[in-house]
Amino acid sequence: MKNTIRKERKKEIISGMYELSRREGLENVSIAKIGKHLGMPPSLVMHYFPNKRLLILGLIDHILHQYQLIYKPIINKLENNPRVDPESLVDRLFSREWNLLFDDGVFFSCYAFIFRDPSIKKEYKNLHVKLRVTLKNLLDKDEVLVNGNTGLLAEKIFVVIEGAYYYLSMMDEAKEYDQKLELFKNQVYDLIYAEINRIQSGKGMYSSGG
Amino acid sequence: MKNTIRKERKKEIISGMYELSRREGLENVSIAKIGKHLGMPPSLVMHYFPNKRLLILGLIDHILHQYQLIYKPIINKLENNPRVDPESLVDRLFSREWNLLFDDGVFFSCYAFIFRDPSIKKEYKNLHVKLRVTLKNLLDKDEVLVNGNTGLLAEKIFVVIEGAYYYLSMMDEAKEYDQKLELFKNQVYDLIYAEINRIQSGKGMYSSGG
DNA sequence: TTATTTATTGAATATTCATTCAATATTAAA
DNA sequence: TTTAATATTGAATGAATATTCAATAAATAA
Repeated sequence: MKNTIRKERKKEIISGMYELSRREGLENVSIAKIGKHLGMPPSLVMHYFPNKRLLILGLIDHILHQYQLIYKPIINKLENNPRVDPESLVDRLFSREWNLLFDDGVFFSCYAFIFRDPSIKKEYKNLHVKLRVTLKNLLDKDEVLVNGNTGLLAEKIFVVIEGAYYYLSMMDEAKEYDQKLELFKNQVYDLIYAEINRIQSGKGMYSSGG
Repeated sequence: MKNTIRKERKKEIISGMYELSRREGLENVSIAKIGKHLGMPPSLVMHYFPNKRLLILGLIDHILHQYQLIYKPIINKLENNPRVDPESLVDRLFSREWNLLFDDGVFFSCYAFIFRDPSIKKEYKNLHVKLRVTLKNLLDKDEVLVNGNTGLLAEKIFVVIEGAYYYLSMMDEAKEYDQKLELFKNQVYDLIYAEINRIQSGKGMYSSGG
């Protein structure tokens, strides 16, 4: 199959580009460097990605796919449980074991493109919406939570996760990192318990909007 | 004063660089382009910023300064009030009128540098910590909240603001944007009311850690 | 005023950039 | 096997890149 070669080469090129971006930063990656890294002439790189924009779009697809994979094992494990334990859910959502698999620098370099490229913006948005839907479905497996507004709860949880992801990236000291991480975990616990509370008492005691 | 010329020129160069980054993206800005944009030879640009790294560091200083200015009017207004009204506080923290003054694309392009440059990481962190301290001081002006853990509360509020900032940047439709914005505002209200509640009832009903 | 420092210019550097092209090798279809 | 399509190579392109340098102009200090 001629198509197999094509697909594999494209994958190889994007992977190489990703590795280079990780090491030297996306802004320092060139077609020539990618070729050199993979032992192929730059003209072959351009045979599969006729211009640099397509190369970047390919990288973003790759990044977003990887980003999604981060949550895959978390989701799989939780899906097999008949009931969702809030603690283990939050633990898993915040477990950043993926750090080894995923480079935040490349991710945010690509993220910056959303502000000047509408199609990239849409791609990013779709992924983030998708993750929220997945979380909502997980929450709906809980016999109590299913009676509440799990869509809203998922939004609230993710905004904390993403804000934490952003802020924690600035931490150097492990101690401080862990301390803040704990704090944000508690913040998510509170969201879940508040929703459970709201459901069980029929009406919320806070201004929990909906 | 010889120093005035130097300072003004440096400022002019960074401003020009910022304008270009806004229009074409940071990755497409070069020393030659900056010079052309400002009507000066590239050698003059390099006279003040002997290499490109210094130019980028200058830009980041500028960005972070601007970022801080966003909160300046908000803080000023609130500081003059003897008491902090939670609603107007949250309204102001989420008011993104600054969008005209500040370019998110450049901000995140620069943010991506924290993952490969420790000194940039530190700069970013200092700013974010500073903003939290400022918010804590504002919260401490409230006669009820001052008896609570305002430092913790400030952290929790900012993680929502920053997560919202990240997520809302992906929204295109005004309606959806407003809807989500409302949601995140409520989330912050709830944090404030929960803390007030916790203080007034002596002990929290949730697992509000501290 | 003279001497010295700084600001500014414009030309020049080697290097890297994305991209093109023609030639050849390999694979799949007829 | 012949034909057609694709994969791969290597050389070449001009434009853009960061940076250097020597010369001049302007401002400051003596």
